[in-house]
Amino acid sequence: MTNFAQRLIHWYHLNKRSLPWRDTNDPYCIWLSEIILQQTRVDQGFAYYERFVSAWPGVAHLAAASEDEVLKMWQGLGYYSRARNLHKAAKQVLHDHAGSFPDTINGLLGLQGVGEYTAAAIASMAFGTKVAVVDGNVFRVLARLYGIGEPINTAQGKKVFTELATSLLPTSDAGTYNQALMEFGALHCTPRKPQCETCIFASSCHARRDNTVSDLPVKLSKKTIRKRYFNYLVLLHGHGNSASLYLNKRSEGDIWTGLYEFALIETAAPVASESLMESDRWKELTANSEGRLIHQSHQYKHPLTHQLIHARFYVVNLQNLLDLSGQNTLSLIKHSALEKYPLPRLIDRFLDDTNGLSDYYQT
DNA sequence: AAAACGGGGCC
DNA sequence: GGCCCAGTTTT
Repeated sequence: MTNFAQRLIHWYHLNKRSLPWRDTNDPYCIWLSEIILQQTRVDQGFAYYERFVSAWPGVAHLAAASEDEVLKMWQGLGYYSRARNLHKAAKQVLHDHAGSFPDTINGLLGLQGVGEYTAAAIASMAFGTKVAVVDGNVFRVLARLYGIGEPINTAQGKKVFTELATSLLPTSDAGTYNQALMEFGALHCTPRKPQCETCIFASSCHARRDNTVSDLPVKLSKKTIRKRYFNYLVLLHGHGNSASLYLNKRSEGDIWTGLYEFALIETAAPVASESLMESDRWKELTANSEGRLIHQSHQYKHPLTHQLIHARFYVVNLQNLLDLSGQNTLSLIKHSALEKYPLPRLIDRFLDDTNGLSDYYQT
């Protein structure tokens, strides 16, 4: 046994939490716990596990339940596809595997909701297969101990950490090693405020030596999609074939993405027509207009900023063309396209232009 | 490779 | 408001 695994398992026996799905070889219990604990803390999933086992002590019981019953039991846990997959997998075990869980990685991977991690977990903990699990805890602990800056959410990163975890595997009792490594990450080498002072690996931890504990593991930040709600006012004037848009300038620091990205009014959430029309700004602008107000909504993803733009157009007839362009930060935009295309082509044209205005884009 | 899928805890 | 949690599936 490697020195690392030996010391880790020693720590585990001293510090592990007593959990009902531990110290059992029953693949049903282990599988159930693993599905429940996907992206879920033990504190949150514990009660659900107990209720599931109580209601359905074995895979055959679970398979015999209805999907609605399973979903009901899952209520409040989140990621509800897990519940549907759980139920489907139970039926797979019953019908495709004669009621016994498959005991190979590939067999387990064939079950709905069982991916790389869960297959390795069940294989090692229920069947003693020598295979390493790689979950969020493993990424974190190994990244810190070995000072690995490889991003964990890339194919290359997963490969690096899987190979390292595999190389540290003891010759026997991989299941205990896997649980020990995860428990160490969950209790000691935590995401925030890890207990480095009392760590059994303090003297050899690269991150501690390099003062990079809080920087590891590295995770490529995913593009967060900001949703924005732009409300445009389209003013028709003359005798119906020309139109103008009144727009506000963007505030300083806002991403400037082109002429059409200026909304008349931006709101934090979708607003009902009524409440928008009751705003002071709205009344001010539409004071001399008449005609029925109509609106049309569109949604598009900005190609460069990845913002999700919800655009809503309000159209009113304007009796007398107001010169509002000098007021406050308001601008009157008269684009050739707007004069050229009467409604409803106007709005379609507007959106075509919006998505094709790459020449204007800056960041 | 990236996005979608949830609810809860923590800073 | 962002990040994280015993990830998997779909696009």
